[in-house]
Amino acid sequence: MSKELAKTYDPSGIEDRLYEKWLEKKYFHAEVDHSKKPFTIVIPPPNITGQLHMGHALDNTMQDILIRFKRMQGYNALWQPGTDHASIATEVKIIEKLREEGIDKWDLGREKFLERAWDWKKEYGGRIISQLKKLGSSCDWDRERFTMDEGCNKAVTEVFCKMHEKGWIYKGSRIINWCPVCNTSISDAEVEYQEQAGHFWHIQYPLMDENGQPSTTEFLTFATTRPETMLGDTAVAINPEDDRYKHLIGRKVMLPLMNREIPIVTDSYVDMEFGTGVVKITPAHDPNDFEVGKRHDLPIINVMNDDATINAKGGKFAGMDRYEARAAIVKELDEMGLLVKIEDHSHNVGTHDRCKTTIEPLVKEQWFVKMDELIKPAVEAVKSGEIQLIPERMEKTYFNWTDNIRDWCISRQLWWGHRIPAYYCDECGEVVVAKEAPEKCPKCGCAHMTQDPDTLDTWFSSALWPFSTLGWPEMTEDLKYFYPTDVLVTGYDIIFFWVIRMIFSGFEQMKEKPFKTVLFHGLVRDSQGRKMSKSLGNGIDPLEIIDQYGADALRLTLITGNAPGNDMRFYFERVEASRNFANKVWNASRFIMMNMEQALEKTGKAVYEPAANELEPVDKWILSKLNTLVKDATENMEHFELGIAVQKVYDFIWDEFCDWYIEMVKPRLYNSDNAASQNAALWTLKTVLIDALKLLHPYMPFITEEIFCTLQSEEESIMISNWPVFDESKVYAKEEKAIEIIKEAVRGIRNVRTEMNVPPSKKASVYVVSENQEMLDVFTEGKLFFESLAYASESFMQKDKSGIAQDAVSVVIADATLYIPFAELVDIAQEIERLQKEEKRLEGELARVNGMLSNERFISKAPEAKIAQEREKLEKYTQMMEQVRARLAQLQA
RNA sequence: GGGGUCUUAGCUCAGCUGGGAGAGCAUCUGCCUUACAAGCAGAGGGUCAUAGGUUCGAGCCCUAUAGGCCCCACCA
Repeated sequence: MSKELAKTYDPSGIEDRLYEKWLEKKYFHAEVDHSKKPFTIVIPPPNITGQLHMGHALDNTMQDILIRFKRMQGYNALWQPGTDHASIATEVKIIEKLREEGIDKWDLGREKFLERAWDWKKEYGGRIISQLKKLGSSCDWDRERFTMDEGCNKAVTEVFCKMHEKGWIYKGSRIINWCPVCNTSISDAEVEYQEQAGHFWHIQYPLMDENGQPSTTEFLTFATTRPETMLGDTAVAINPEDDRYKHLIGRKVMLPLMNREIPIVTDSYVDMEFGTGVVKITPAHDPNDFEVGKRHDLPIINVMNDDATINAKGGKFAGMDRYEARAAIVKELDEMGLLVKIEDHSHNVGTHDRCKTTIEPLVKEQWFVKMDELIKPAVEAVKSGEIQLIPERMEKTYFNWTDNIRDWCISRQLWWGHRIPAYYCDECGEVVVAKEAPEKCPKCGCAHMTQDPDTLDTWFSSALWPFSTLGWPEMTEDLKYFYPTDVLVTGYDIIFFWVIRMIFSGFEQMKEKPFKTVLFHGLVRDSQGRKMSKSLGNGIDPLEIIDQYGADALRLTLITGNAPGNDMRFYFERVEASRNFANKVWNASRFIMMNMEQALEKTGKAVYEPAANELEPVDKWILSKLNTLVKDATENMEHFELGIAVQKVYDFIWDEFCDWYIEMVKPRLYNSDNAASQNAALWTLKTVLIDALKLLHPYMPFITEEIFCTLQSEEESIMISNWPVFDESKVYAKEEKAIEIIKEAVRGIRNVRTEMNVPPSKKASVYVVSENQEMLDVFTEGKLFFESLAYASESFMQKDKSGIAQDAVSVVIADATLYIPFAELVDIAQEIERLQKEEKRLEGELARVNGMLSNERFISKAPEAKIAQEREKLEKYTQMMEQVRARLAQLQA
């Protein structure tokens, strides 16, 4: 304890040292222990390509707070960490790196490419983990997992085979979103719509006449944004109710450029109000047209290659890029007189969320997960409240998706990922889905089986994360004990990608929900409210903030003043405020420790627990306040209201504890004549500080640990100490009330002094006058600190005004009046003005309270406690009013 | 087109099931008072977007309007 503490808190050096200690002591590690209740969180696995950004910092701070809180409450707390292979993100990175070396992915070949990818993972995959440690995350690192480690691979294969057997994973030819640059299919969720300026080309196709020739007078006109797809048109469609075109039903039109006769079909998909009410149908290149095509059994003519150039089916346009072909086709149609007009038109275009390339809808063979049955328990669980979403409004978003669910395209034409466990016979084409590669074809017996080249969507493995990390498909002890997990903390932006998929996977594989609660947070934006992004260059690096201000300050900033699911803006000023708070805590602790040390030197006795009668009203007051704080903050945390909870702790420490209690107790500390009183103060300071530090620890783990370990030596770490518990026997209502009165008096006097421009150096005596003896006792008991806080040279408690100068300034507190004689300073006119203002204020209050209490319906309907409260106020204000008026009368006379 | 959400002090935001408008920052005033100037003591500043409604009572519930943001769908 003889440690010298610096005047300002400097987190550098402290944080790393403490984190090392925690690791060494294995505080983060959790083992199955049936004597304790488990509390489990699985981390949203960060991508191995990732660098810690503010979103991670927020997400992981929230999880760490919950885990540390529960650990201190005595739960067997497990925070299961790991990373995600992030198939496409990583593959893109590797390709980039290869390109720098002048190597092409395809030249390198699959095997060599994967070697490179694993090398890359080894080198950079752990970077994000070490960054999470900087933040203070208390993950059980002994259990770190990776979505492509042996266990996760096993889980993926298991699920794929099981679901395939059940018929819920199937291969089908369907229209999918194709990225011509990444050369892979992507799921609906990966498509991002962007408003783009484009054109509407109004085109007409000639109707076929009765001789089977294209008419030169009869045309069908329509508008399109993608004229190049006409090469694959296999029909034009009209609405069956459309009187304008009813007579054309059954006729055909000539598809220009391709010279193909195509039918006119009727379909209710066509909106009569929009455009001309005629739509060209290209089943191979438009999702809606694909559906129409299915209904009318239209041929599907794919006119494009995978790189979005026109293929041989596109006739003379073959080889052209989709945009070149567009221009060429429009030009030719114009020359043929079939282009009616061109309009400007802005519309939403689907792009790939990774590379921003415009998606090309293509019909391809892909693997799908059938969703209709799978989704049912996931819907039911949220509906029934078995799984709770916070904030609740996220349920609406959730159901919005589940109600419109479509089958999930899970195959990707990538190499980095889980390869699909399907094998094709080279000879007879037989398809085998199995955990192990079959040696020979079960149908024809040949030995030429080739595995499907595709890999699975990266979310397929993350969907299994809550149980695969605990050992599934093995029914391990860990799995039985820690599953289902308690909370999932994540951003609302991945509710569709991840949250829903974990829920239905949990129910399907484990027959049990993956977690009880989902706690959503919003995005961390820059100070102007923009998303932080690389391209804007407005990202703020959490690691730089940690270097400069400390992890504690960053954590506090991210948690305060923000409600679940809401976006927040990041301001340096706010980090500074948090840093200042850390410094405040530091200095309060330093003050307490200095005084403890001095007392030890003088008396040779360490601080000891005082007898009950040695505690003074102020001590009881702060203990009682602390007690209430424990109750409130704990309740808030149980309800995941982290921001509210920490705000209360912050206010308690800074306002009640530092600005009031410490100041109130100073005279006792400086006066060692009364050893018992001094000890009671020191003991209370220490006790309250320790509990406050505990309440603060989940939010600011480093500084609280550092102080805790310096302050006391009985326990080795705050993070494994016991969470404070509300104690009914330590509610001191009487003392709370008494101290509040003194606080009010002090504030009143300070107020008056400021208004009258009396400097603090100019002390004056204070007279407390009241006919109520209890009131006088309150001030008598608090005399010592009351005088010091009120800048009083001396104070007198008396029942009448004898001996008080006529021109003394007065302050009214309940049924007492305080008089402060400032002989030479008092300005009666000013004092009258002040009292009149007070009178007016009280008049307003009284009118309000009187109004309420004379309202019969209020009396009959309002809760008992509320009415009592109002009655009390009425009494208090009435008394104050009497005093103010009496004083006014006196002054005016 | 469907859904969500926001509008509270100069700025950024809290405000839990309806019961006397809050914080941080900024501004102004006075203080280097032996823990802290990254501090202390005070002050100013808000018809809680607008209009109705429910209620004894509305920032909070309902309806409509205006403006901002987000998600989903994608009308060719």
